[in-house]
Amino acid sequence: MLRHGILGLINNGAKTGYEIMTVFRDSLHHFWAAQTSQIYRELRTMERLGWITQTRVPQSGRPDKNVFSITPSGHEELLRWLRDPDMPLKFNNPFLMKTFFMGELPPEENLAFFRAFRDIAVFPDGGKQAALNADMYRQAMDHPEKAIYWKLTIEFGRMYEKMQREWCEYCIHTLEDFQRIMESKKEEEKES
Amino acid sequence: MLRHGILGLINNGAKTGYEIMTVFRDSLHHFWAAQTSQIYRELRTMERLGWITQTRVPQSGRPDKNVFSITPSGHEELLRWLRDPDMPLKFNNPFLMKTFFMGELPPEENLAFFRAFRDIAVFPDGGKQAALNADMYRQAMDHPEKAIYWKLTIEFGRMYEKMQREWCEYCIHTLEDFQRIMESKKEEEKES
DNA sequence: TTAATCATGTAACACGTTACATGATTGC
DNA sequence: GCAATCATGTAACGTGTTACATGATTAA
Repeated sequence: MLRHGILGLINNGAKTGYEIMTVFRDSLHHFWAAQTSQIYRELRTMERLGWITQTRVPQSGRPDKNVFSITPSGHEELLRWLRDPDMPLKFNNPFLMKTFFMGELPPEENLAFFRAFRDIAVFPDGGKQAALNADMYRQAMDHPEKAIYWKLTIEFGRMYEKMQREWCEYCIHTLEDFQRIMESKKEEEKES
Repeated sequence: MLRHGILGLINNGAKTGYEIMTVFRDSLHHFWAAQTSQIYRELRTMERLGWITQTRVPQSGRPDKNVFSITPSGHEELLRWLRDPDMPLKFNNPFLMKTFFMGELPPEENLAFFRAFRDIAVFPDGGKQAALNADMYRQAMDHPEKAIYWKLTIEFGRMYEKMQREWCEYCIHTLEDFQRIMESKKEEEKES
């Protein structure tokens, strides 16, 4: 998957490993994380597979650039992948894993947890501005037929964030109700 | 994370690797996938760490059971993990990765893709019934203070699924509009 | 009789994370 | 003078996936 993501970026114009890293960091961070170590490893593999070719560009006062370009066979592979209906839908969600076992802690502690989580934002501006770095933004201007899909992924991020906030509110209310019930039970015990 | 999930399950009662596998498959599948190969590996590690102990139970006509129980130090670790604010929030979403590069294909193909995705359901009953297997269900009866949190994770799954469907609808409308604009452009060109 | 369930795992590979290593240039 | 940016990566480890291997019992 990461492999094909990198291939897609190179398809939109030859790039160095460093440039690919910045696109992941600035424009795809809301649905995929990638470290340089992984990017350089995938680039090696893809070169071996013949999907991309490497051109060394000497620079003055800096290390040489390794610019990667897509090959015809790489472009074929990109289309094959896009058309492949096989789609892993699973996602391992560490937050839900914790939630599942929160019964071990008192509700007060868990309430604090949900309140903190509710206030976390992936899109600092509320998702109003496009989450694209300068280079991607320029590309979006030239290729609106591609940028449509980029906007769709940003919209997903925005909707996901909203849903997550709503879920947190729901959890907070559920736990507050639970606390109230427990308190009134205590009162009854006192009276009897 | 998987490690601590398994620890949490064993904390709710001693279990074999097989039983742990069934709980993941039947009750946690909407937020975490785990194969037996991984489960047995984690069990080894956790035994080495002293979080759990293993008891061999001979059976007639079947392989021996390896029943794992939590140790005091394992329970401490469970609480430490639950209280640890460090929370990886990232999720690598293969569906969004594909969406991002769909500009390479004609809108018709992508529309088919989104329509198929919209109709996929993780909760076959629409999420009305609790996604808990028999054993978990029994436990939920005895421990409502734990089951609250189990229900919260199921509610998340339900909300996520709804959001995903709504996003697909949004994508479908966006692409249909795009197609209409492209068609009227063609008409204009014909006329001039 | 065929599939599902109970019950154990291993081996190899693929993918992701963390930490380390180097070094000039540019802007505050 | 210091931090950030540009630019390259490696090593070790941790986690997840796929395929394989075995074999009795039970329900349709």
